[in-house]
Amino acid sequence: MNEKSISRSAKSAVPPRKRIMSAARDLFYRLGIRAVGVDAIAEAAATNKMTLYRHFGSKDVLIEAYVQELADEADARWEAIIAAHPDDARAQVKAWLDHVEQVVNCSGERGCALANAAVDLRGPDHPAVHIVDAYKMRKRARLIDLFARAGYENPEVLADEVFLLFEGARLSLQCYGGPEGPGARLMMMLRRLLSDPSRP
Amino acid sequence: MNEKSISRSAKSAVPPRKRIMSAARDLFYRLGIRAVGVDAIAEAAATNKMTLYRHFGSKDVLIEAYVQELADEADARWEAIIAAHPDDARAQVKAWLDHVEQVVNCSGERGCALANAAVDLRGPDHPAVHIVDAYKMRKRARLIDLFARAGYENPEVLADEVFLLFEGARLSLQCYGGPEGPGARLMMMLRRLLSDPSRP
DNA sequence: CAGCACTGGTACTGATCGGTAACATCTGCT
DNA sequence: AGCAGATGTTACCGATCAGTACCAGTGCTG
Repeated sequence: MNEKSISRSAKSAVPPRKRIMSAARDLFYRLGIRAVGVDAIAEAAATNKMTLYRHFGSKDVLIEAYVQELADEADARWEAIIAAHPDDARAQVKAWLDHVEQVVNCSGERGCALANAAVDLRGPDHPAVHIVDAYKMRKRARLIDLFARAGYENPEVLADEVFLLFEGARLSLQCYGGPEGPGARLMMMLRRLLSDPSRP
Repeated sequence: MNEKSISRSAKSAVPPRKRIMSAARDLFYRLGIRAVGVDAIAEAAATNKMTLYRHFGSKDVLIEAYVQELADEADARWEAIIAAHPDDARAQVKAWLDHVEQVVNCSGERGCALANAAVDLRGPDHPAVHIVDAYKMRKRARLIDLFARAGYENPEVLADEVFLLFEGARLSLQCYGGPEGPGARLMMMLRRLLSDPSRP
């Protein structure tokens, strides 16, 4: 019965499609999408190229699924943050700031995986780029909406400022790793910008 | 005498090394470093692969020279801005803002070529990445120095804020092309931040 | 003229990569 | 047991890419 899960080595506890996607996420993010071949992904997923191609018709399809999964997860994280504090926009802002702090302080940060994917794929206009662009636009629109509900003046301008600071920080953290550098000051800037709903 | 320059078709007016570097700059920026092969560069430079390899021992050397040239040019542009207004830090700030506006409004913007190169090459730690990192650190240090000389309070914090906004804008302009979107508001934010040397 | 340095062109190697075919194996289900 | 579907394994194809060998043309200089 449940022997099936144990007879096979631990890898089979999770189906191959998930293993492939997991391996692709790791390798794509660490080494870049173009730099990783399908053989490497299959090997890292403890499977082979054929199984990969049976689940994803081509590398482009896999790339698209990878980008889509990242965007979906980011959307879900946002929804969770919002849902955790219903009808309390100020608390939602605070929770989002905590989430940002967690992201920025995460070691091994190599920037936004979606942004990196867009850079990797924008040359030969890959369909996955549209997913990234659409996600970034959703993100900005959600910030505007959140800041408007929280009662800030000029929510559009504020959202753009926060958005650019965040994007710039994730990009710059790749050069300035440590607590020195502009990225580390991001939280201070964001908290100052969002400290009071009424600002000039 | 000068017949040599005319006998050859117009391409020979500029030596092959310059043509190769020029072609590499265009293709690397538009399509990505990894996505462009040396054959394509040689063809775009109206020469062949052999001449390319006689001037640059390998593609990695060419990449390094490409990144170095970008960094050198950016350094030179900064020096020119500073030198154009000697002993007048406020005017230097204003001139730099004009330069930023010019960069941001330039069509066909595909983000900072150095940042894109770093994303492309950071996977397999390419020596050129260090050039990018060093340049970004110089850039931040120069902003701090400029703002300190201009009499702003907290020049480090201000420089980091300006730096992140600028980097984020160049990254985001790839998704939000037009005058809508966060990138377009960059100049407004920067001018507000730098409007008065004495700010909270 | 002779020699030399630089350039262009062609063709090649060896490796890698995306993708496929054919066959063997294993699993779950009846 | 026995079947069907999913998975693993191996070998292969065609294309591309970085890098090289070899030869031919050109212009300069002694």
